[in-house]
Amino acid sequence: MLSPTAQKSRNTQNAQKQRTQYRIGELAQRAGVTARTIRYYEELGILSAPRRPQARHRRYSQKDLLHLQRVQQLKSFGLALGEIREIFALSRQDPSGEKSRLRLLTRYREKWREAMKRRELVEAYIDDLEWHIDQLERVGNFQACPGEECKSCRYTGICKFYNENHRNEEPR
Amino acid sequence: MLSPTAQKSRNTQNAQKQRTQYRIGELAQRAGVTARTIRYYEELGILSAPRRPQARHRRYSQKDLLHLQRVQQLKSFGLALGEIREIFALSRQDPSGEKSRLRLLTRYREKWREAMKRRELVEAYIDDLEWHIDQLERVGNFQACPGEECKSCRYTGICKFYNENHRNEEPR
DNA sequence: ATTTATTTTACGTAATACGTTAGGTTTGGA
DNA sequence: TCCAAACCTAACGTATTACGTAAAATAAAT
Repeated sequence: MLSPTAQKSRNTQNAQKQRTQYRIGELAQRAGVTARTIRYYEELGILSAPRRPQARHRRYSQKDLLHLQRVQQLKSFGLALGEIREIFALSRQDPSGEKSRLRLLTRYREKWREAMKRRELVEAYIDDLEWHIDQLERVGNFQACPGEECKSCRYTGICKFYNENHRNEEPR
Repeated sequence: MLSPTAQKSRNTQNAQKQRTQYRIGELAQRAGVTARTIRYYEELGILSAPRRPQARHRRYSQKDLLHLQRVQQLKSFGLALGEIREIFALSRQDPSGEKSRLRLLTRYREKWREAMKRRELVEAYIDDLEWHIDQLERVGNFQACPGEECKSCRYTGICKFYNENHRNEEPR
């Protein structure tokens, strides 16, 4: 959704130079970020700022928009901005793209391992939660938990201990 | 693993009063937390501080240790300290335990839903990552990504756009 | 007597990707 | 030429919770 001003500005420029040039606000709008974000990326060395000699304001091309979208794509895959910067730096350093490809592969594989770990953890967590929910639904008196029902508790550590020491004690 | 000091102290007290009393340091050690944590819980209203009239230092019973362990158990299930405090407050308010039981059930079910959501997200993420890893392993030239290989890309948005606009452009 | 433990108070920290001023300058259209 | 909107830099703020850490004094144990 373009503001009337931005729309007008773009049309005028298209007519003038037949070359799409964005100011930071419009670039931000098109990419779905804020101007602050773009300046921040520039500060980090992720995006360059092509300045026109006579202009003091940043001008961006279609290509810049694509690079920004590429950043967002990489971000959506869980890469931190520092890692993205690293990838781009390797691209500049090695124009064949091989270095950045390999680094990105490494990163993706790291993320994959981490994600697999997270999945395992969340699955174990879900199992535990389901067991405890089931217990809580069954138990008649929560103060008795741990209590008689907990003799079959899989968490023998604390429950068993509690049960042995606190049977028939007054609730605190 | 108890320090010799703590061990000796405990023995002495056992001999003296035949009743287990912990000072904050020993309680912390037994629960696997720091003294700071215990004072913090007291500050939040999660643990009470039974002060002896003549003593200026906190003394804890076996029961306090169990309560602390109960806190850790609830924490391990993803309850925030504020939620734990709420559960304990309900226990005090309603000695039958029913209120706290129901509240805890509610919390657990919330956590369950959130965890299910997280599992879905992480699984989708893993799928995407695997697809991209596969692509990156196949592609010969990373600069060409997006490129010819991407005609079958499931991410038609950015890749297609990039491909159409940047074929045969010089790398930046 | 000496050392170790504990006390209260209060600020610090993590960790990253921006948000939000403040005070001034540039741009583009009329 | 003039004005309003957009842009500029610099720099501090922020969200989040569960503590960490330091200081300076007091209490307890040996």
